[in-house]
Amino acid sequence: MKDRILTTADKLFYLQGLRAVGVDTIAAEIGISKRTLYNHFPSKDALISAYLARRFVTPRPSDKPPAEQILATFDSLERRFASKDFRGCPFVNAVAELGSADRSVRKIAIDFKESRRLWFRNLLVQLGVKDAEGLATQLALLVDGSIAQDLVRNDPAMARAAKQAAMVLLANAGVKVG
Amino acid sequence: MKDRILTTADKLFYLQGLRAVGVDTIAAEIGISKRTLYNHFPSKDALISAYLARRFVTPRPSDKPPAEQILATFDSLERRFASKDFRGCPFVNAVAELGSADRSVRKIAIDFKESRRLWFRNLLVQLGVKDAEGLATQLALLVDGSIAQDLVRNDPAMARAAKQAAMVLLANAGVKVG
DNA sequence: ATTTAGGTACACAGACCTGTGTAACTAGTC
DNA sequence: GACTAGTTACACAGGTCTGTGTACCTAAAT
Repeated sequence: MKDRILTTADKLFYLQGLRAVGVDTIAAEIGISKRTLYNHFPSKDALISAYLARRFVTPRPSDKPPAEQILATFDSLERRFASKDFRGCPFVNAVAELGSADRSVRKIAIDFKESRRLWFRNLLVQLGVKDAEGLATQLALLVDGSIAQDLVRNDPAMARAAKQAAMVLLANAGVKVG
Repeated sequence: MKDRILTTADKLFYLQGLRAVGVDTIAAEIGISKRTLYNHFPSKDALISAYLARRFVTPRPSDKPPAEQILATFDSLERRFASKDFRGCPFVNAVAELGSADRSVRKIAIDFKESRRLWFRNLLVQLGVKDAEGLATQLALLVDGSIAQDLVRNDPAMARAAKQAAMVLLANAGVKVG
């Protein structure tokens, strides 16, 4: 049940926004009573936090070459952009909507961004890149930039542009790219 | 009067979000009656549109060297990030909050992003860059990426990272950078 | 068969929201 | 002094929202 609630909340929160979706709407969509929802989550805020926590997924380890993994990130982004259900980064959207006042939401957003940056950094270290820290940040910038651009323009080409830029940055750091 | 309303609406909408701020709050902040506000703007939606339209500013022409102008963009970003009143890109935030359902908001957001991309492109053309279109898109990605990252992390260093990346991309396109 | 855990239906409080209606007030202008 | 344009105070309609209270129901486990 808890899972059904979260699944539906995810769909509605992500597609329509946190404030735009009421708990009534979520309950009605599942076909349960609002009371049941409140029996599983003490408040809407708690539901929002759980929604974001569930969105915090880390890429599973891969044994493909690091450079390939990095570039594949942008291919995966392009596929997600092509879906009509893509509506930007849920963490960025949540911070944009709730403001930095909401401490717990902001914390999870920061953690997520940092975890992705570290994922990049580890791969870059494996590649022997000198300034892995700095380059990881720059790659993260490209990811978030293409997401923001696609959110407003709805243009998957943004992911390709980011990938091109990433290839230049990698090559400049001495990484051989396909 | 209209201007005082817009100034206050700007401050509140931008800092707290579109849905988080009611017309009552705006009127109270100025010290006017809600009726007066509605005498100047037929609806809250109209006020939101006017707020965004007022945020649509284009950089004034400069006779500094194009490469300098491009890089100065990132310095200016860094200064804005350092302000505690910076809360991301108002257009991206509006789209994130209102969803793509709101056509007029989305249009102005697209127009703004495109105008900045074209500003980059023109400078790149002046520099004789071959793929000015593509590089302009990539620079725009860096700008929006650093804005999104700063929104959640509150770290002006994101602007510096974007500038570093921009310098690499420019150099790679044959532009001499300081 | 009784207990127990959970779900349902439904009303409701209390807050907030947008937008309107109305009558009175205050300036400045003819 | 009379007229006009803009403003104010304030109530209100009608809607939405979060969260709670309560009594009933259902089904599984003991």
